[in-house]
Amino acid sequence: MNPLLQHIRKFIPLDDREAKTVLSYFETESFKKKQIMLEEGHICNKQYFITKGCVRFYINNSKGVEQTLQFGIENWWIADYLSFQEQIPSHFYIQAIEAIEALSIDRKSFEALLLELPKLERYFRLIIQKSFGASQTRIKYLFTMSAEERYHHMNSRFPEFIQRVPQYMLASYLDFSPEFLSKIRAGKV
Amino acid sequence: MNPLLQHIRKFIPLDDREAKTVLSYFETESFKKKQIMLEEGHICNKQYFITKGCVRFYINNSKGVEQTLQFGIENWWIADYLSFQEQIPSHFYIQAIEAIEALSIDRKSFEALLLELPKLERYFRLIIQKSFGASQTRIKYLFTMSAEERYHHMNSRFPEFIQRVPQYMLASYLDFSPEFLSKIRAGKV
DNA sequence: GAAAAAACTTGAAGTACTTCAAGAAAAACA
DNA sequence: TGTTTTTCTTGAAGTACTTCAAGTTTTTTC
Repeated sequence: MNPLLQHIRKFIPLDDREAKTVLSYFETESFKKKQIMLEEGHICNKQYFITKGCVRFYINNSKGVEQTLQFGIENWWIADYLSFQEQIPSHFYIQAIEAIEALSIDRKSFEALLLELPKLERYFRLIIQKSFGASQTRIKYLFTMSAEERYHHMNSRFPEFIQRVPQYMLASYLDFSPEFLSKIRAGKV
Repeated sequence: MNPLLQHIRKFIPLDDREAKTVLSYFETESFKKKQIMLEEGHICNKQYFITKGCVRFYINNSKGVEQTLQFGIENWWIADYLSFQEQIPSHFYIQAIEAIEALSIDRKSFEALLLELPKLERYFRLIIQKSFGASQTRIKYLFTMSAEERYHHMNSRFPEFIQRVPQYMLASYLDFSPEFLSKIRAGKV
């Protein structure tokens, strides 16, 4: 079954006719490795549901260094919701770390879909609620753990990321320098 | 008009009968200054819409120091949504910084309300979407600004908080020590 | 399969903060 | 109003990281 439908059905029931309706609003898109999916200063026109590959959500700091705020893999939604919702320029970049396949929906289609199938409001509420919870937990970890603790914690809770993502991106996600990560790994801290 | 209804109507239309229905699900609660509204390890049973006063959402770190993750004032929702939704123990505290008046709704009533008035799913989706956006922006600032920059930024964007909140809570919200904030203010950095 | 590009490692020097301790000021309380 | 509690300030010493620069390894590309 389609992974998006599968995902939705974890949160709300959906009969076959509704399922068909849902899919009719989405398009399939591919992105090459390293391709930029959203650029700072642009409006986030689409929400993506990733069916294959790994992306990162990042910023370009004042020194021109890229810092990762979030990763996304299969069965995750990724978008700058604020920019998408309010149609205002985004502060963020989204980039394909691996070759990506995704289902995409633009603002107009999204509103039309919600109008036709209002029960999806609940699905999206629950999704975003989870993301918000994750974001708060992340801030908690940034506040309470040392750099080394954050690395080990990530390592034990999300080993799949450690494999899939370059170390320098991981370092920026954990909010320390790539050199320091290298030293942690070598046990030289 | 009731501040909650006013708030909801910024996002979705609501006729008088619906408005009455909404209010019938809520209770009015008061909390004294310093009273704990949610304790770590407990399930967050209620969502609060604050009509008067100021609260903080915080954790107790491994050294027993309290670190503020969020503030809330009039017309803000406050809850550990994850704990509320999944009925799992919270990692967070919520405490009244000033005397609080709030509208509260428990899990059961919340689900019943959404069942009776499904259009509210949209309202809550939009609310949480905004909170999530704010949380991401917050992480961005933590990553890109120095301690001093974060203070000045907060000072210029949210001067009302600087007035209402003890400095040591502000310092922990900005992720540095109260002593350091004192030095920033004195220009001794 | 060679060349180019990207990612990782290492050590030395520097710095933006933290921690501690003690006193002063402000706010709350009885 | 005086007393207690809470909050804020100050300086000195310490530290968890960063930055830089150069070399090495791994991955990608044609």
